Amino acid sequence: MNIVTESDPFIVQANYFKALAHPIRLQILAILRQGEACVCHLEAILQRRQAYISQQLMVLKEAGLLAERKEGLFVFYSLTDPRLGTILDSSLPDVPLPAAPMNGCACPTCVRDE
Amino acid sequence: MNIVTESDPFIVQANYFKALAHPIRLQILAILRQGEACVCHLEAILQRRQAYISQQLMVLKEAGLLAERKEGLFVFYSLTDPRLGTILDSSLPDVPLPAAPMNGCACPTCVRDE
DNA sequence: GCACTATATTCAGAGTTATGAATATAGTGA
DNA sequence: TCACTATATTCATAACTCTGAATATAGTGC
Repeated sequence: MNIVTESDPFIVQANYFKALAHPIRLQILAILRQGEACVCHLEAILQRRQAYISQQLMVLKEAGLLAERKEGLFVFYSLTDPRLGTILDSSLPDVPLPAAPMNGCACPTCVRDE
Repeated sequence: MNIVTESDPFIVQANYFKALAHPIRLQILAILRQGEACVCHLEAILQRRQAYISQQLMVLKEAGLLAERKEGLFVFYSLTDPRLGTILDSSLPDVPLPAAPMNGCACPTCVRDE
């Protein structure tokens, strides 16, 4: 994505939307709206390789959308900006987003919930 | 931009943000938030060639963001979705967008205002 | 019909981004 | 220290997008 620090607010704003302009990243954000999640959790839900998930998380993090919290081997990601929810809701006029199917994973978050 | 009709809501949503992920298109939208404008008006403000403005307008139109109204040779564009204002405001945390400089043009809108 | 104007479309090259494979890093427990 | 696990980064290439030049379309008035 290569988002360079820019002073033109239109470029800043465009970069923000670039980060949002990807189905997988939107799915990640939809999951994180329900609470923080570790990479392996996202991996299990989205059925993608870990490296791919990690790449997309980096894009979101560089855009300033994510905060991370380390706990041992795990890194939990969460949303930083409460206004993102408004943006995501307003951008999908009618169709509600499907609930993310949880296929089970071994991360502390999921084990705790079982 | 090649936005294909999709049933996956995440792809639909990503395409929506793709349309917004461009500085010139954001400038066009910022201008149109103040009211409808013809192509030549946008051309004068943004100091770009007409073909380029027209291309970007097509992208926004295909994304469903713009309505058009023909009046003789002129085509006036306006925003369709009132929620777009919310999205644009929420996506730029602190910096206010600069007012578009109006350098004068000969379109009916501008001539009328003088 | 013609000339003129406002807008739209096509096309090609440069530049950017997405994707997956491979590899690297870093934390944990023994 | 080593082996293991969770996550991050690098790299190459295919795919896509941007941009500008040229050209096309369509409305107006004569």
